[in-house]
Amino acid sequence: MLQLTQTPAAEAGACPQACEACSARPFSICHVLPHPDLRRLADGGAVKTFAPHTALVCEGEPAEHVFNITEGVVMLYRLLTDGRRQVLGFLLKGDFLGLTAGAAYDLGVEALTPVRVCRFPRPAFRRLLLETPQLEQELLSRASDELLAARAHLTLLGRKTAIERVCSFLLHLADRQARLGGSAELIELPMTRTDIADYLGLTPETVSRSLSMLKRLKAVLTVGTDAVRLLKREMLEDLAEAA
Amino acid sequence: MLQLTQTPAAEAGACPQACEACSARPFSICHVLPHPDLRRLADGGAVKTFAPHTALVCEGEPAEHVFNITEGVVMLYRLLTDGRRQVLGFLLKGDFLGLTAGAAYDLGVEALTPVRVCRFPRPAFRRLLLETPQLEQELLSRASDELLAARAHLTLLGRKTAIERVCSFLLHLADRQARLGGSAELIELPMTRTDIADYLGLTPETVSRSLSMLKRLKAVLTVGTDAVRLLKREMLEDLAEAA
DNA sequence: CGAACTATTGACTGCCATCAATTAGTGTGG
DNA sequence: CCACACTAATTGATGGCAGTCAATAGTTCG
Repeated sequence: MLQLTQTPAAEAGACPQACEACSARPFSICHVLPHPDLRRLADGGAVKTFAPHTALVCEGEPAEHVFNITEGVVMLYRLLTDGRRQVLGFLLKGDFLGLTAGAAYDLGVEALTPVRVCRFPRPAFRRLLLETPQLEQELLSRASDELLAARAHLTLLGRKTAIERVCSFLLHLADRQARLGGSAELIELPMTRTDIADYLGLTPETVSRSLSMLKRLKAVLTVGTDAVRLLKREMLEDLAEAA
Repeated sequence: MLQLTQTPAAEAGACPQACEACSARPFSICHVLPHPDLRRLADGGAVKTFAPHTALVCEGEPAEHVFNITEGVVMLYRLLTDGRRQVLGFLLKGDFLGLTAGAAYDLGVEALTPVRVCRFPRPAFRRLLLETPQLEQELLSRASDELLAARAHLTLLGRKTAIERVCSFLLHLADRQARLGGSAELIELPMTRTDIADYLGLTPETVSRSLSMLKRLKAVLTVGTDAVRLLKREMLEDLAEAA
């Protein structure tokens, strides 16, 4: 059904020499690894690329790999039987993907932009994990962060209004992009309105109406359809109502 | 404001000899520890009890302890500035509480029933964690599970209808109680309708109406106000619409 | 330049929230 | 033990925010 795009040249073992120069390294789990362990990790892995709208993994598939995003944006989602979709989050450069309790992926993962990842077979990663306490600590710390983010998202979905959700979303995205060295005012939106709606528990129409309202308030300015310029951060923060 | 109840007899060090007989042990993180490490853990900790409606920790307080629930039910929640509340989850016997990214608790925790916990100072727990890989693995595994549960909850809040939310909630609770050795049909509800509503992103009225509808369908039978007898599990599963 | 898709805007509907009244359950003191 | 007060739960009436349905505008790409 969904095809996996990959550069044939980027097969196993391409990572070690490139790791030092990797732009995602400072934001990735591998930054905790000293050189020998880094080499071991790299040897087990492979660089893969995915075109936009292709699946990194499908819900229900056996969980054979873990991923480190080194470039691009991916979307995590879950489907209900009747087709309703909940988008669980977006991963950016440096984010890790692979914590899963069971043997099968419990979510779908799709590339929104051209994506580059370091991909590792789960058994090899598991072995390295057992022998590398720093890596395990880093993972535990990231799991903590993810849990924190999930709780903020739960609060958003359970208790916030449409406009509050959209403002929270824009600010959250702005902060993450700024932390990666991007602009804190020009927010890139590589996802569609439908993706945003499924992330915020709304419809695309309501997302669009909320953005239009923010434009009317001169709080933001849309730049094409896939970027937003933040004009009045404070107004957004007020409209987002608390963390 | 909120008082902490504790048995004076149950101060530090009460745990080690009692650990072997602890009814929560098989469900707790400590079940992975061999005896010497168990003793070390126990020595650093203290048994505490909390009366219903008292706070184990308050949002914003410095995060000084981690907890293991050995008896009772506690509720996790987050508050918005204007008083809206999102209940994040309920912890039962054997559940661990303490994964937090920052220096302050990012959530409030309240006892719903008489609660007994093993409480450990965070620094001591952290030290033990660094020296006990099994414990760290167990925590990572639990963090994975929590993340999985959080994602299911996100899907519920973002995409399910009122009746679907209530059915999902009842089934989830039934399964957890059954796993702890309780009845799979008689579901205890130690929380109020308002607590349930704040967990499900609804109002107490809507929760009540949904339960009434399930009674009309003869899918459940309320037993007093704080228990529900499950009559037709399959009907609930259909109404809950997928996982 | 036209086809196909996505986003926006508008009109209307419906589910759940809100407001309100009644009932049930719980604890207390006479 | 029961009457009273208080709180929580249920049920009913109404309203509003966001969803649905529909039409238009804007983008992308062959």
